Amino acid sequence: MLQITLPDGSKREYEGSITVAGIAESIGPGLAKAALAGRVNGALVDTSFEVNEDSEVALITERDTDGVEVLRHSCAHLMAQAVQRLFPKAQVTVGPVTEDGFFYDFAYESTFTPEDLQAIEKAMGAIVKENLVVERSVMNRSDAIAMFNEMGEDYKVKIIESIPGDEDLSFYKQGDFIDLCRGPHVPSTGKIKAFKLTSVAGAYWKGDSDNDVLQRVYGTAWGSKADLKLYLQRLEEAEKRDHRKLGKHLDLFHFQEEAPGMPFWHPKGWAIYKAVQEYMQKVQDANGYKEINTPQLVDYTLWEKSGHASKFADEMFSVESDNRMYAIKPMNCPCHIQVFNQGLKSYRDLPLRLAEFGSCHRYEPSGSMHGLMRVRSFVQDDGHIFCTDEQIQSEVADFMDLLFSVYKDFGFDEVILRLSTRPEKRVGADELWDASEQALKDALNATGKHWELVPGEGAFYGPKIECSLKDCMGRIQQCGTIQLDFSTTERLGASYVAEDGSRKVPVMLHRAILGSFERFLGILIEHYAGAMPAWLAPEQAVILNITDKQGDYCRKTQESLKNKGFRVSTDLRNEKIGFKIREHTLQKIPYLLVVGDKEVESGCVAVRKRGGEDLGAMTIDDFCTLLSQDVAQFSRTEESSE
RNA sequence: GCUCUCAUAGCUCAGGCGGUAGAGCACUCCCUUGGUAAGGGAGAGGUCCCCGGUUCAAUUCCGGGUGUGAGCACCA
Repeated sequence: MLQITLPDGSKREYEGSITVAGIAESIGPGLAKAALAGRVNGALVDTSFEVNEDSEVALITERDTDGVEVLRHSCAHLMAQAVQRLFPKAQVTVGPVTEDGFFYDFAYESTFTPEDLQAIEKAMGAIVKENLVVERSVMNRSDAIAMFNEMGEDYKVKIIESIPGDEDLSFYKQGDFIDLCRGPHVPSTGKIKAFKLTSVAGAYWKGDSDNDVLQRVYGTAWGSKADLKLYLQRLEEAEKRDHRKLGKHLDLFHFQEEAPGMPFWHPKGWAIYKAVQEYMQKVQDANGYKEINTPQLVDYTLWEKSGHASKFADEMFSVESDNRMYAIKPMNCPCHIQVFNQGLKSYRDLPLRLAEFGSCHRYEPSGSMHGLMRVRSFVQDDGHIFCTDEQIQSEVADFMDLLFSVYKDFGFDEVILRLSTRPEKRVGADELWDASEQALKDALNATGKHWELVPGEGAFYGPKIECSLKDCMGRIQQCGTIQLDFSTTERLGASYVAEDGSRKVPVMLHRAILGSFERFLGILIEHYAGAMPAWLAPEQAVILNITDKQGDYCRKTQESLKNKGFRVSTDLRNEKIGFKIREHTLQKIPYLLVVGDKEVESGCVAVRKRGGEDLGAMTIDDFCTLLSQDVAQFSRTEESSE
């Protein structure tokens, strides 16, 4: 007798062994049809898996996250089969699941065109209709290598050769297609109902740029057609929110060939930029930071001393003048140490928190640039905290608190924290790394929030915490960081007089909350779809006249609102009110103030909110109060305002 | 940097298998002074990304560059 425990705790008994599919069958025909895979004692298996001891079994369907992943993985196989039917010379390599779908890399003599993609998709549909059974089998290494050699699948042979040990390998076969795979897979191709191929691009074999370029075909697959449709709608929504598109439409910034990767900020974009910067200045001032400013062009020898030249020479812009080599600064820290080094510092001066909105340039690889998100010229909300070893933990903790509060003000409630530890190429003794990694761990634990460990991803001079936020599309955006640096201060000769009169080297914490303003603005634009909250909106209100008669009143109203510090413009063009409302609504202005004879007589403005809501007529003072309140609450949502 | 794609009016985009191009919106002027998402008319606007080659002739074909986009690689 075999006892199976289902997830709801109920138990079932079977004679001898039984497959997962068999268990599903015994529960009901609906489940038997829906079962894509099973989970036996925690391990994901095929429905053909035979259970021969007492076990906990769960049936996986398209409604489980795991089920969708199995579906996507099987869809990758489905695509590979379709490709080999259409292009017999194409060699298969690897085809994993991604966040929203899957891809498969092919080695092929030419590239796939969009028409090819359509043909592949069609062939996939045909294979789904054939409803081929997906069979698992096991083979030993040498047989497997012989088989793939015979098939001319060189990459598969390489993959098998790279798998250590002598263990048997599992294979999945559907019709004329067989692939090396850990599985599990759906029981038959007919289970895959909702998929779409999305794009094709080159990708390196094994992700190494020294290797061959393969053809990577991306696709997405879902448990149901409805889910697929939702996903495609999400893609469309993301496209609408693209900050490059909105930047043009809302006249915020532009790029041009003469300055690749370096934005030209227009008045409206710069107004947002300034609003963000002024906010950060206030916040940092209130939290013990001293703002400074340092040169953009610094003699190359400083970068040699700091250690940056040896590691990042290719990514630095340099200038020769007067027989001297200068680098355009790629970061502010060496300059901040120069400020620290002026005058003798005592332990009483620590922690010293220096902040700078310094313009930096980095020669980013051409292919990596992406609108405002990855640029060659940028400004960070950069800061360096010089402190003693004992102060590290509280400084990091204070920083984390500040970061959470800033993110909330911008409307981001969810923060993802990751600790990156020592990389292979690094400076500094292992004991220093031990201590500093521990200090960051302690600070992270003190936040009470969940965090992840990312081994080997730290900077060459120290470990770091990376802070990402989730935007309204659920995308994760890395912004803030705090990095421990126990080397650069020493290299650049920083020291302070300790309590006992000895000279000690301060620790430096590199930190930024927003990251670069450019990137952060890109994130904000997409998060708000260009409809900036009042405190950030480049134009907070536009005053619209009905006829020429109200022109003077409108100008006076604008003047008095500007005097109160609001960003207000007028639209006195000889156009109908409906036309003006439409235009400024499309420009996503938070408040439209309509002025006709009635408003002039009563000293009012008729207020219309961006969403179309009519707040009716109110006095200028009342509108000032309304706008002030709106501005004062930043972007905090109900639950995040304290 | 690598693979592929693309580059035409201020914007969004058509077009031409070689004979210097078109729409909508925006812009300018005129009419209209109209109360909450497009009033009407007229006009102006282009080195078809840059440099070479082929050709009687290149915006179109070919080569090279630059930039954009999707990925990959990179990201102090």
